Amino acid sequence: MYGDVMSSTQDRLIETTRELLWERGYVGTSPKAILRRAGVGQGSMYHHFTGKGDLAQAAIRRTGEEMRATVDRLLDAGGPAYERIAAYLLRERDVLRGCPVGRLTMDPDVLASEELRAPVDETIAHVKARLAEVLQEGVHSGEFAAHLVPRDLAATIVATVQGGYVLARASGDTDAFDAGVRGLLALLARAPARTSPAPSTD
Amino acid sequence: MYGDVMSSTQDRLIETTRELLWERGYVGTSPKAILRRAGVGQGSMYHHFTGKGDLAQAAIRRTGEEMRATVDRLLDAGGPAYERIAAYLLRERDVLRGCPVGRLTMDPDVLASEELRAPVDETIAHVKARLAEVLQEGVHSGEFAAHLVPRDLAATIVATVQGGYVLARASGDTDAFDAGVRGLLALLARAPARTSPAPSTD
DNA sequence: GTCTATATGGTGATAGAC
DNA sequence: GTCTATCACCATATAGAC
Repeated sequence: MYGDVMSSTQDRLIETTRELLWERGYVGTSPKAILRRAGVGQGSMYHHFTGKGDLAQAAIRRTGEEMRATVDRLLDAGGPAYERIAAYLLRERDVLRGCPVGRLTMDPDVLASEELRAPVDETIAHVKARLAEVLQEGVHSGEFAAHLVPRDLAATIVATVQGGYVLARASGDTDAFDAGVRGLLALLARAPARTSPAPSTD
Repeated sequence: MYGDVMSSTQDRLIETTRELLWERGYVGTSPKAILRRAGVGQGSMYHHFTGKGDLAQAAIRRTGEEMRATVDRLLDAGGPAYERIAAYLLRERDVLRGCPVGRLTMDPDVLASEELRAPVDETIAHVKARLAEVLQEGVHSGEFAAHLVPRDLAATIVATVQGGYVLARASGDTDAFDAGVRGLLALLARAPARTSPAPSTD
């Protein structure tokens, strides 16, 4: 996507910033901390980027791209809609570290900046939209009840994941996340159409 | 709870800190910002509290107490379990401001401090436990299917709320929160026992 | 491209006057 | 109890040498 135009120093700065944004958020991450961990001087940063915000934007964009790719890979797999949703919910996660994208929504300076918020918004919107597609397929095939609203349910699924991080981090125990996912999957498993599949309209 | 031992200056400091923690989190809130907004000098703060962490702890405790009281009030109301769960999910919220308790779980310095994390953990645990009680009553009365696990479902419900804040703040639109709640309520409405209520074991 | 100065203002706390 | 003065250090950025 960037071709070969990016220097390795530039790349190091972005990767280090991604780490620190994940660990400490935007407000909690100083340029000095980034430079120290990246082993790079101050001049390099201000050569490649206009400042902290610009560097953070590059980092957030890259994190968002990676997450969208991961979600697409999981949801593009074949099989029943329920299985693909379950694969999304049950995928391996560093639960106690939280979501590297979602956590940024709690950062006041991220929300105050259109440039920083946009990639966060786009990433979450993408995940919701892809889940809604899968759910729509499931409704259409009769796997899920016809009255369920895919867009609403997609929001519920993403929210359960994002909120699961909150529960796990509050208690310091990943099981709080897992419990939320189990509860949701139990509800989804009971949500099939109770009659035969809806007739195809293709 | 505090009797009359708290001075009005002390109280002002706590209230102002609660506001700022809600808006900007712990890392993003400086003593100076608190003092400026409270209209209080630095000496007062260090007279009543040992420092930023101590003041924040008092603020977080108070916010947690308030939230537990609100949840108890909603869940102690009579009526079917589903209605009480719905009341919790649909209660008025300042959605775009996020959850004053949950947001603290994304703050690295809060998680790093046992004193600061404890009231957050206790509050969220309380909400989960109370929801689990209501769900258990619903299962027992046959309102919900017997195979549903109240503790798991309680985690799902709290997670949907906490994650709903994330979705709403990412998009800048409260409807993302509402969509998640609608999706969850639709699933819960379809989760009754399919046979007659479980026989009472009282 | 990368480095080291340097600058301005904020952070979190202490000291001591009133 | 509350205030102001002061402190050492950090945050973010600019300037300019190499």
